[in-house]
Amino acid sequence: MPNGTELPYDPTDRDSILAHAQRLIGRTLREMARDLDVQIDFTSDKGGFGSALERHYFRINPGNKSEPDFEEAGIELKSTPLKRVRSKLVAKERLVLGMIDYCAIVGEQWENSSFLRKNAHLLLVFYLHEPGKDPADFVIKIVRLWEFPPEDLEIIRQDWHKIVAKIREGRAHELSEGDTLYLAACTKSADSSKRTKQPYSSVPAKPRALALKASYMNSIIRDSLERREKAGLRPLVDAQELSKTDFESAIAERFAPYIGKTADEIAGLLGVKASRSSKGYFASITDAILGLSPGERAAEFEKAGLVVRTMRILPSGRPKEDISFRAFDYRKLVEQTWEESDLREELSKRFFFVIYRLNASGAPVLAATRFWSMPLNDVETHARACFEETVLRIREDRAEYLPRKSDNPAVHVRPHARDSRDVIETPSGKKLCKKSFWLNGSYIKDQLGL
DNA sequence: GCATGATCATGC
DNA sequence: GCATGATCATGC
Repeated sequence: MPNGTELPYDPTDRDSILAHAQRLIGRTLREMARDLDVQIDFTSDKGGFGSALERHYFRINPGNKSEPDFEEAGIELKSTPLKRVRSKLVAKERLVLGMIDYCAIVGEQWENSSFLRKNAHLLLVFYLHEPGKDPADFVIKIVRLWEFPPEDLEIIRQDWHKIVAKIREGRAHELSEGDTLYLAACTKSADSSKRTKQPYSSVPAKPRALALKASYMNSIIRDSLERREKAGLRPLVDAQELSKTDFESAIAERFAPYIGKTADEIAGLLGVKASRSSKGYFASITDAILGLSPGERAAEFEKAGLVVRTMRILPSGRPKEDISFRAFDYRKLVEQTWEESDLREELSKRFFFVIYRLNASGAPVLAATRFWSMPLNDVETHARACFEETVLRIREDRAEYLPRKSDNPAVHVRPHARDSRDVIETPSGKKLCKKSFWLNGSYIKDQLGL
């Protein structure tokens, strides 16, 4: 046996670790336990799939140490669930890479940060999570040694600095997933009321962890599975540019030459084919400015889960439209708690707004771009209030009367359907037109300082 | 003039 | 055929 131990692989050797991991592909932990002739009492093993994998398959002790799991090889082992959505495999959740110690992280430099020391080389084991199934029977789908490409690592470095800067400003309690692009400070506690101390403020903050967003995990999954899907992805900013400027400034720079021009002028300059009456007209112009050909998607936008929206401002200064989210299912909505609601998830994302002002003759003129995420406080007050009230009224069988724009400064509910025949059942069995949550245009305008 | 209710265009 | 993002119509 390598290294004089009884391990079925050499924990100091990267290739040996990887080869051992790759034997898992297409198999389950129960099968592997049988093959390796080890006893695993899956029912009593706390911590589910991840700890069983570490303890019994790799025979390492799961723990919160500051060094990678395979210390000599510098590799950190992570297992993470997949789910099936319309026959495709996607990340079930973000990948947590370690709790944030607010008091310690403020003293760290990126180059020798505990995050980087531990997570520079990740051995990712993706398994298909199926509700109701014993974790021992989850099928392992992907095994991947993941090292961040330089251009991704630059964005992650900038994300890390953004998070640390907020803690240094005494604003750890205002951290939000939407602040950053790939690496996020996500809440991490079984008890959502739990708070912990931060170094530069007396305000207690939610315990948070550094995590790769689900959108970033999806990019790893696609990269591992489907060559075809990769084809349409175009990176916009390379590592060299990112070493000189941050990602969001680099994107703003792309738009700068077109500020002050009308949409039609920009479309003409860039050869945009979409017709002016098409609802995708502004999206096509945005893509063209970013240098995307039809059918291409911006790699970083996708990996960050950025929500791109066009906003038009009327000559009067008020926004022409509010911003919609996708229609909800009344019956599913009332099953959700606020903490795990789709609305909260959507509002935790980062947005990219492309803003046009209508001039005196009604032509839209490109005015500005803005990256934005909803302040945590507004999410937890306004959005939450709208959500709770909506759920309450549907439960009371008053789904016809949901919170209106005049009821809430930031979020309201409106119809969002194909037409009046596009209905869906409420819990009581009434058929009502589909509705969705909307962000109030006036709120966004104020938020963006327009 | 604005909130509210209703519907459209496109791509997958 | 529908989800998604966007836009229109009307009545107060």
